[in-house]
Amino acid sequence: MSIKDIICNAVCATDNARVKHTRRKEARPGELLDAALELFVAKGFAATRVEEVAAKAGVSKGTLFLYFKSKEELFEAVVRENIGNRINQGLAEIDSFEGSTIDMLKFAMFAWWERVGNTKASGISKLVMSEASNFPALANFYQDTVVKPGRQLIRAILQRGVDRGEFRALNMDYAVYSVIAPLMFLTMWKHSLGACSIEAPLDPKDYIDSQADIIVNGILAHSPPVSYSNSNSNSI
Amino acid sequence: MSIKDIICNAVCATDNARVKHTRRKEARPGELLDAALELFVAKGFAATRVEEVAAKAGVSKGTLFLYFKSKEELFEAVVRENIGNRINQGLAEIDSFEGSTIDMLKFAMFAWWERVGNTKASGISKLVMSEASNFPALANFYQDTVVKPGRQLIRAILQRGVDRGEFRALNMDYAVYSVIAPLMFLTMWKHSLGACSIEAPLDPKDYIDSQADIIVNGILAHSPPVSYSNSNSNSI
DNA sequence: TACGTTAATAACCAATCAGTCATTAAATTA
DNA sequence: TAATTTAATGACTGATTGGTTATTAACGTA
Repeated sequence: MSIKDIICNAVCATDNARVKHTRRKEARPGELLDAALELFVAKGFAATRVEEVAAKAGVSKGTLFLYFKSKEELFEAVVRENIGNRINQGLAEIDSFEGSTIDMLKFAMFAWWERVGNTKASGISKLVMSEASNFPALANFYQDTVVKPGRQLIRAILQRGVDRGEFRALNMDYAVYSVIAPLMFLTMWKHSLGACSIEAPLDPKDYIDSQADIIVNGILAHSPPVSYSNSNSNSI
Repeated sequence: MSIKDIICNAVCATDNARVKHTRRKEARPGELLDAALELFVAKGFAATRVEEVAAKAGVSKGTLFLYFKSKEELFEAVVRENIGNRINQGLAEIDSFEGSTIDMLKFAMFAWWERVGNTKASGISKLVMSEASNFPALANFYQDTVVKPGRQLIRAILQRGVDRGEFRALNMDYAVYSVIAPLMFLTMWKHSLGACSIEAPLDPKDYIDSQADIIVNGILAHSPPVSYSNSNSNSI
């Protein structure tokens, strides 16, 4: 399949035979960013052609450069546009949360799915991880605005559980990843192998439910102390 | 920095000013595969130039095409070469394992780190996930030879624990990911954000230790039954 | 309706890069 | 040492692509 075909497909796939030369200054940047997000996530930065992005957004290549002065700037805009501020929002919510920390943790995980994992922005994680070494500055920006606050949010929840005696003592620096890793894995999966697999896809709700259940039981206060195994006992 | 500089750096970074025109027919393919693995993992398929790969391996571009007939074939060879057969090896080991399933699970996780996560082959996961939609055939090959057997291995371990009464009843289709997700996340992290981050890196041993500890406690037989929360009790 | 502004286009350009091939020279053999 | 073989090279090419610009035409206004 040639590049011409690809672009033609993109054009055809785009909506309802839009008339050429329509002037829609306000809508263009957003449409270009949406098209770019989808293509960058699916194919990677280097492998997606700016002409494809333009075609998918229903404009010519020249128009794209009217709104973004280079492909790199488009990439940065895509990331910055889709990062949002959902984590700080989450941090605000935990102060006012009433119920048990178990419920809180589960709520946070499902809320993440609804607000991030299940949105088009979810591809950003895969995108940034894939391109991190090609865009170190952007990777650091992502670290500062998403990773660190995210870890902080999870840590705050776990700490609340420990403080209230619901959870056992934990090495917070690592325990946070028991929550983060399964969620990140889910998005990575969804945007890579999961997208081109024939087998039954992961059901996100069931997946999160299972993960949350095991994590919660793994950190409850009544669980045995940390250095549990290493013995060779079969005497459970 | 121009492409010339990049290639020069690669050349300089390569070992000890090797003499040109040395004939080493047997060693070339392996050296090219190693160079390609490293560059593909770090920069992605489309962004790495075959000339860089050749330079890193200490040969000219023409030589590379003497051993691999296209860039795509080189990519496929890189993946196939580094997939290995460690999982089937693991499956054989579990039959002869003596101790508790807790020990077994922890052993499997640490063994994975020693045999895969901590080797150069660990980048393959990131590579395949990043490029899956550009190489669907290879993605399916990876699914069949790595993902499925890997899941099977974890499932067999968990099932052993359930059968022996050590673990509680689990939805196996999802529980396996409590083991897989943290390990996959660790490799992804190591090869992306973790590689260009200033902050203290994750210590793999401590990380796996923490994950294993929480998982094991989360699935022990004495843990409370599955539908535990959803109540609004603070009465833990 | 005529005019001016500017969003949008498409032809164009220069640079890049995967892949080729004629040439070079290291090893092997006679 | 001379001849033969073939691993290795590097200059070259055609196609691709990021980015530019002269031209076109949609829209607002008088």
